[in-house]
Amino acid sequence: MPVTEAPRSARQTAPRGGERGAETLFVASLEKGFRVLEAFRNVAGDLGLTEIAERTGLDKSAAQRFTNTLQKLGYLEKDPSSRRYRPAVRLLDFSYTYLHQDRLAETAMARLIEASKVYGTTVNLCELIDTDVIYTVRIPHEKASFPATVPGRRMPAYCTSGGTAIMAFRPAAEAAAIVDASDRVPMTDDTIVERRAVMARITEARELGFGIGVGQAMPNEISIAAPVLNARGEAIAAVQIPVYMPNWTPAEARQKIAPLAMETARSISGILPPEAARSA
Amino acid sequence: MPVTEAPRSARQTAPRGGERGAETLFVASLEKGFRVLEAFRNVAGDLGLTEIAERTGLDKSAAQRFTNTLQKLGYLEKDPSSRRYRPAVRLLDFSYTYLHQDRLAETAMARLIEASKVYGTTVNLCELIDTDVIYTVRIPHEKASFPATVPGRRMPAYCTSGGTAIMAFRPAAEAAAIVDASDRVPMTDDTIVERRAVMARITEARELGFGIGVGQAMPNEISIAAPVLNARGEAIAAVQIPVYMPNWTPAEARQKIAPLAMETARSISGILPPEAARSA
DNA sequence: TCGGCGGTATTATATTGTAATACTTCTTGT
DNA sequence: ACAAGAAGTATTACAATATAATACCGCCGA
Repeated sequence: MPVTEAPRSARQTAPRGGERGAETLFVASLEKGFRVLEAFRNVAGDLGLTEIAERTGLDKSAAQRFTNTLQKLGYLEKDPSSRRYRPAVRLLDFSYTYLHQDRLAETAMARLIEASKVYGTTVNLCELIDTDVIYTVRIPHEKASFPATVPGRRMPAYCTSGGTAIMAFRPAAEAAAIVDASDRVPMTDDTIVERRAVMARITEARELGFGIGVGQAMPNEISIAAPVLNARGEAIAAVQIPVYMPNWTPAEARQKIAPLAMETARSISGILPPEAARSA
Repeated sequence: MPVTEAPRSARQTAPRGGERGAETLFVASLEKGFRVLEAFRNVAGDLGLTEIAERTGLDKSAAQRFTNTLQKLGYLEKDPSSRRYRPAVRLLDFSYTYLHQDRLAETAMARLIEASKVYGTTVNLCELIDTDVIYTVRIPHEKASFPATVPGRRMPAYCTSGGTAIMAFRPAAEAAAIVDASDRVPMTDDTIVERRAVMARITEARELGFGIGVGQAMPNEISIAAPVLNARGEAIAAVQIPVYMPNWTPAEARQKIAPLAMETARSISGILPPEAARSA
């Protein structure tokens, strides 16, 4: 995402603010700083200054300034010999900042751990963000691919059981909007991307009470997820449990894993307030 | 830490830069934005604008601008009725940004999972940051206090087995410096804070090959940690395993948990490059 | 040895962030 | 129920700060 070409407003030295409401309350520098951090999200190795500039759409000077600031603040680390940058441990502070105050994660934690012991499986909690699900709490048991074990990992909602389960228990219009807004590039050979088919999976999840995907996000993976509901009956998260073929068959998973996911999700549900703030 | 009173350089309209090197390359606005985020780190509930201003040392206007920007970017959530702010899920993106590129976490993950199965215990990986250890990878098995299960959690290095284990395998001067720089307020009734005693525990860890703390950071907790070493034999992290009394006794833990922690740590050691960049 | 690429440092300029202030909306105590 | 005050929101004039152009330096490969 090249981000909107900074409009760089027209009139010279003209006191802005008359135009529209509070545009003055937005600190553009802050956004640029975060753009630099985001540039590292889906990157294998370190990044040089030039690469950072390319990926963020900032010019070399800006990349220099923000990169330098981020390093001084301890969020980026600089290899003195290669002069390249990489994310620093300090970024994990934000993980704590979010999670320690999250009532959902707090109440879920014990239940998820219990659930993971039943069949010795991984158990995850995920929430919806834009068109993705983001895994917030992970209780890993088998090592799947490494990135798949990392908290904060995002996956497209439309092709994951977690996303399907959550969308199934949201207003239909919202679910449709998410699917439409999704960039539906197949993750595996079997990923279902066609709109009608995706919507059908959501409907199915609503009827079953859980979502299931076989090889949808990752080959050989059977993923099952059940929605966590608030007091109004709207999904605010999902308990997701992946198992792997050939150790498990889809039939076994439906029979054993689905009830476990649903029971776990149910035990977490309803404790939360009606609906967390939807920011403007 | 109230952060250094923004010096706000003297001379009016004086072109700065002549003074010293690259002060121009530091974007102060970015730091302020992060200050706002940091204000939420050790906070129970939501924060109002005024509270944010107080905690960050920014004035009301600044708090307004940064808070607003952060909300627009999706890192803060605003409760429309109370008008108070809270951290948003999106913060977990940084967790992924850091971890997915961390070779240490990657190689450790499988070993930690295995280790957690041996006695059905929690197993953590932690790294040193300033005077703290920060837990980077957590494989939870029993629910201890919730915050203690959250990745990104920090604890003072001087009174944790992880910190002790790491400092034991660092240059002595560095260890001493960390202990001296630590704000040694007791975490439990039994926390050892006296300099000589703390240093003795570090020496002991060097001799034993592992660090151990009984009720040091939390009552009833026995914490054992073994250092992960790089090719030079310097500690870069620790494998930490907590068990709880009365299920476990210190003697049992030394006999069973310590070898497990050491073996796990050893299996991860040496894979990493000599020393990750020490930023200037 | 040279060429060029990537990173670093410097500085004039005006755009952008700033902070003072007025306005509005909630909260609280009587 | 009302008033007083606290907390949040909006507006604007000002200049300090971020900007970006450019020059410099050092490294790598040819």
